[in-house]
Amino acid sequence: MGDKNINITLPDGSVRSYEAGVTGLEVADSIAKSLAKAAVGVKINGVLSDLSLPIQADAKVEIVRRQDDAALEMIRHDAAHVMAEAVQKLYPGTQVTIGPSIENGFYYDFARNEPFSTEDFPAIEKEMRKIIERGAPFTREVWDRDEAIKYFKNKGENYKAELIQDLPETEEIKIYKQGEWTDLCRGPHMPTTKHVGNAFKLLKVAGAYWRGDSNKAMLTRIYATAWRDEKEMNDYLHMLEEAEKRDHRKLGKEMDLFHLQEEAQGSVFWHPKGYVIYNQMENYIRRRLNDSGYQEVKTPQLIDNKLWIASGHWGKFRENMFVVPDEIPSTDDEKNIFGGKFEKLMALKPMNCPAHVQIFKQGLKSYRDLPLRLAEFGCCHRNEAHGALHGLMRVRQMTQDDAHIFCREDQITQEAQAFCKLLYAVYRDLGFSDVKIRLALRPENKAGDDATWDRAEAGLEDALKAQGLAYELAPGEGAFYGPKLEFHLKDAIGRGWQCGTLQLDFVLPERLDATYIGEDGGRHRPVMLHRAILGTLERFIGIMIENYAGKLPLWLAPVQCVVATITSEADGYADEVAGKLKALGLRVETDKRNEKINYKVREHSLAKVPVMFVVGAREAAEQTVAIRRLGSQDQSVQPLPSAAESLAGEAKPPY
RNA sequence: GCUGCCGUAGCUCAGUGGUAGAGCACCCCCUUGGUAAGGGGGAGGUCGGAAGUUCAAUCCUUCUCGGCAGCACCA
Repeated sequence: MGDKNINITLPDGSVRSYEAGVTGLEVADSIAKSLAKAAVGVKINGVLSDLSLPIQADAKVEIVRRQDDAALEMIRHDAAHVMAEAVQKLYPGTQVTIGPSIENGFYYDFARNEPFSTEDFPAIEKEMRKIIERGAPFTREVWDRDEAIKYFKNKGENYKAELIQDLPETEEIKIYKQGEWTDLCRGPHMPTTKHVGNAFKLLKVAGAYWRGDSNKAMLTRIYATAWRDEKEMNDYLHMLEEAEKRDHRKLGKEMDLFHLQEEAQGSVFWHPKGYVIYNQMENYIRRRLNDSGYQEVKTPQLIDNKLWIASGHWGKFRENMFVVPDEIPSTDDEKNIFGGKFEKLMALKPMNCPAHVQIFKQGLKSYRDLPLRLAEFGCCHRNEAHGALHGLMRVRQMTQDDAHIFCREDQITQEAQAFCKLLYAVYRDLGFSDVKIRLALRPENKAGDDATWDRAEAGLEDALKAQGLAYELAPGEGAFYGPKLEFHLKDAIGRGWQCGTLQLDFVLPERLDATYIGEDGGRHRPVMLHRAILGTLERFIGIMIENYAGKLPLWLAPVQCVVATITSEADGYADEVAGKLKALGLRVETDKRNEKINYKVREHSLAKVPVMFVVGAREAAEQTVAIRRLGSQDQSVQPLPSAAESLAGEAKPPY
């Protein structure tokens, strides 16, 4: 190298000429010494790389300084290496495996007979600080594959050796060293360990399968967070605390909304207050669906496995189903409860679709009947793994805001479009404006021919384009029966949740033999669209609780107003006020306890009651109420009739 | 399901190889107080369950059930 010149385009658009083989550091140095000093990496044509990597061809080059966003990934990845070195120093015999940077931090998976505990963290962090302080440079080498395998095997690093073995033949075996410590790594790294800085913290230990495969060994994973400076890290740690405060399981208990208990693992006991929210949500969606051309149905819980065999669920979904023999259980304690022949099996429905097809199939359907939109607040049971259960977010008995649209292929785009519109309107009403869409395309293992898939994918994509909705493609992630749209919403503290979905299905109508009579008088196959907006009521309510930190909008609040007395003289008037509010359809409670108003205010504030009407002798005499809103110290005194009317107006659901 | 941690009063938690404690909540009494905890008293637990070690187990051991975190799976 050396005799050829290349053009480097900088972020400001300027183009400079360098000898081929120039490094990012040299480019930085040629721009400004200070830039070279601040540089930790370089983006070459958008790809983050080592500063020392020779650039051989024309490229767009962007120097990454430690304070740049792009440096976070390097800080975290380097910190992972530093942690691995520290762990191997402190706990000899521990094998290193992989340790990537992730959102907000990094982790490293170790193989060690004895697991780590959080009590090991201070020692590991201390050792990490030493390694960082030492500031050994990260150096990059390319090794011969067999030599590398031999090297790691000799060191007893069998997982690393396996990784190298499985790297594609075309891939270089890159080794990074930081002082004495050596690791197989794809890179890139910053110049020295010193650049990691001090803003890192080990957070938790957890098990993780080698290569994410539940049949393989369980490793110990250490999670940590790392940032450019302490302030950034503290902001993140505060966010974690905030998330913990908003935990719907905690709030659900505090607000007396629901509970779970071991006799019904994964199924919710809704308390009166929680069920108010549930019913409000369900009724809201019901009104939305009614006005959008859906017809509500209700289908059986227990269905013969014949239908599940026909639908394909028996084959593909059985391990997630609750199966029951259709047999009278024996009451004789000496005998088995069931005879053991299981000639006839039933299953609790895990999905509503096959049942909806049964309704579609009753009587002859004409093309004039399409699109036929059947909605159901379908109560489904899924036999979820115990370890997967999580409050309201992951349950075994769930109620979907489910519907199936039976239509012709040429109606897909318009139906998809109408659905997106409805979904956005609902999310907006419920307080979510940040929604991301993924279009999941055909997987390798799929039913139906390519021409059909072409039309199906185009149908969904056209619907998105027609509405100017941004989306991301997810190749290979579609269901075997058709492509789908996934809607991910972002909550108040930035976490994403997949809720809505729209799935095209060409397979089920075929398997269950659904047909309609077309204009030509012949039988045709309808296309089926599976769709949900909330996903499940349980989970969505969990998301709502966390999004609003329990302070639900007035129309959803279990108790919308508490009428609290200052002295017992106002008891009669408090009842009068509550009666008036109730008559206007509000959910009201009175608090006439022998307690001071401070105490009552505090208690109802903690219970997240949105509005309090405080009444004493004065209000009783003047027929007014002193209004106090959750989260505000202000009070305003208003005549009862106008206060009640305006609160009732405010409490109307958004639709 | 897998790995790790945890399981004491309704809730949040302390504690010890010699059969348990706080705060809040609950009940009673005093207090009628103007916007985030007025005072006093009382009741409440076979320390998740089973087995073992021990003179003695809530504490140590094993098993089991459940919870939590992560993994795998997923709405």
